[in-house]
Amino acid sequence: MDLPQPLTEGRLVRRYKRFLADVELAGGEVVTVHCPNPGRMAGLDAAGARVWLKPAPAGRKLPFGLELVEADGVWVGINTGHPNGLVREALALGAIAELRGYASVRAEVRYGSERSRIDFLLEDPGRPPCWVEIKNVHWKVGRFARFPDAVTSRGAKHARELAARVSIGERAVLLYVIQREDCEVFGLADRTDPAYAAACRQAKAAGVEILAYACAVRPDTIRLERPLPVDLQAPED
DNA sequence: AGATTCCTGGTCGATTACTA
DNA sequence: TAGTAATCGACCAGGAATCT
Repeated sequence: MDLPQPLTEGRLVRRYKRFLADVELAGGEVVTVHCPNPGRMAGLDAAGARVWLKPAPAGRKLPFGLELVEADGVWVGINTGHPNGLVREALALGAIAELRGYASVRAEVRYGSERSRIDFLLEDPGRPPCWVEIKNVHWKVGRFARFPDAVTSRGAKHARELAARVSIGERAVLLYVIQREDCEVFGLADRTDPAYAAACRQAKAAGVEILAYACAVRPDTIRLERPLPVDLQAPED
């Protein structure tokens, strides 16, 4: 996925109100920008951090959107809309070995008793449908990419819904997209949300496949790059 | 006191409505 | 009928408000 060029560099002043951040531009001007990540953004909200901003298309209220934040010496993608696009792109290229060979890819399909929407439904004649839920990951602790960085009851709901799919003979995949390239293993964050961690482990025990892919992140492009080992039992540091 | 619901700002894919 | 525009609903996490 190519990012629109040119991006504008700045320094984070503060991130507040979930969707808004103040950024100081090179000339000293401070602008309020859209933050396309309503999560906690653990480790990515330090004042003074280098950031890259994307110009907003005509019609938006705010002139820029936050795209990348520098943390631990690497660029981290914070746009929660990107993982779906990255996976769509990777599916088209056959870059996710576990998900190759499906004839059709549909996005945002409704399913389940709790009226959720799945990120992708892969279909192919003669094979069970494959439900794929994408989760965005940007939190790094030691060697680990950790999820979630805040309590997510919806995430636990998704895990239950996927397990229900497996129980009726279909295929279900939980795919964690890590928008940074400096992690070696994916693990759960029990201390942050023990209920989600338990739901995820139960889903895996029920037959839901757990995958993690790390991205190569640069100021001009983000690509799903390599699978990471998944260790759901690894204790937090 | 604890649990649940609502609201927040903005985006995006799907769906619906409209126009050529 | 096809293409475009408008609308809908879900999403995200956290805090305030409301309910039990």
